[in-house]
Amino acid sequence: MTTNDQLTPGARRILDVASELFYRRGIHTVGVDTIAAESGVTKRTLYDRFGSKDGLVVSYLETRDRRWRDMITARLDAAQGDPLRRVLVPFEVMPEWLGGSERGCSFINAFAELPEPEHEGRKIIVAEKKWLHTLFHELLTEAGAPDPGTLATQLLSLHEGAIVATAIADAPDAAAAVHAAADALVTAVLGGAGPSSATGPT
Amino acid sequence: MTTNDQLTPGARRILDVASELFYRRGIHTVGVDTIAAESGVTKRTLYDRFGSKDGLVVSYLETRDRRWRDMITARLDAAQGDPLRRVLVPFEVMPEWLGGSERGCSFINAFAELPEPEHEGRKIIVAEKKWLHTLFHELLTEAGAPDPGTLATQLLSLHEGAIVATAIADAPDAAAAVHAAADALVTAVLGGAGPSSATGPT
DNA sequence: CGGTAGGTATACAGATCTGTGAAGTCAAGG
DNA sequence: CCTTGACTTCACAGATCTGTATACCTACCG
Repeated sequence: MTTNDQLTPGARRILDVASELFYRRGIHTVGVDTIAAESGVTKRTLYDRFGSKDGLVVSYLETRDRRWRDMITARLDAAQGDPLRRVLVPFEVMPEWLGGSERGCSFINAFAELPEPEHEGRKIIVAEKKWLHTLFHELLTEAGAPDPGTLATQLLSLHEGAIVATAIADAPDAAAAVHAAADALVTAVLGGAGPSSATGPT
Repeated sequence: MTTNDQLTPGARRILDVASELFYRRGIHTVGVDTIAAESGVTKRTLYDRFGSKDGLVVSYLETRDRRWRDMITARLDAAQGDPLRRVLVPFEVMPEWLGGSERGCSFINAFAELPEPEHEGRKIIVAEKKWLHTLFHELLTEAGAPDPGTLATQLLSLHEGAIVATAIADAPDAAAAVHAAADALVTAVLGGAGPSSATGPT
């Protein structure tokens, strides 16, 4: 595991610049010379801190993964006790997370650029999507949904698809639309009521 | 417009090999030398036929777009008269279209690799997604759905998301799951009955 | 005061990549 | 017969990309 905390000032700037450039212009089209220059840093420093371009790519994906999970878990904690809203948290934060970026999901994009199965970055990408899938599954199970596996896959697909639709098909309403669809699917199964475990609904 | 019909034998092989390699290993990671060698053709021939690597990329996307639309329209014609099934055609063909590939959607992947807005290939990608969006919209309008715009975006998101979920989150049930979800969403609105144009609904 | 961490400056190796130039082969067709 | 189209051979230009080597600077810290 790479820590990514307590980076030196130079490394911090490198990672920030690289994250921006990798996301906006793609990993392969951005060279280390560009990153170093844009960070006001020597290429030597970049290699001293991150070892290689791949190392920097991995750090890029790790920090984005961390930010994503932190955001979701924070919102989940804030929605304690309401299983229906908790399942929909990833849909609620979508507009904020996307922020009108036009470049879609950094993980999906990086997946397209890293076809080698052994690549460390790929494992982070796969883990990120599986994490969301598992999260849906767990929340649905807690809420007492009948077929949490299928519903989790449906929610994951809605979520990822909305990001794609927003970026490529130029559908700015996608986030709101899939939020409504997810709500409809979940409500149809949970009956629009509360949890089935301990506390009574209504 | 490039024709892509009546290619010379060499060009045909080049395009076939390039399509396979671009899809499986990404556009940037595959060089023209590799494509030429794998096609049993000289680099000179490649440039004589396609002008540039970008030209080859555009041909790659064009043919895939063409195949995709042809497949869908053929199935649509075969399902005449049943609006509910017609709307779900893109979901029915998904397993067949994906064919257990593990690399997701060629258009989404290419979108990640072509960040320049002026790039000709990007326009093909955007047009492909918008085409599906519009198709959903039209079919839903024909079927008399109340809010075809929102529902079309939801269906598009489900569709794209399932491809992503299959490839990245390793969810082989995604195609079937989103098919069911799309069915549920459409049925909830169309009441599971026939067209509303001539014959009045319930 | 001396070592170490973080960084600068610069030059360069070595590989790879797109694209071109020039000349030649070979078969089909008018 | 001779032109044209499809393709080969092969060398090479020119750019770019990752990564390294060498030497130096400077602030902080024990």
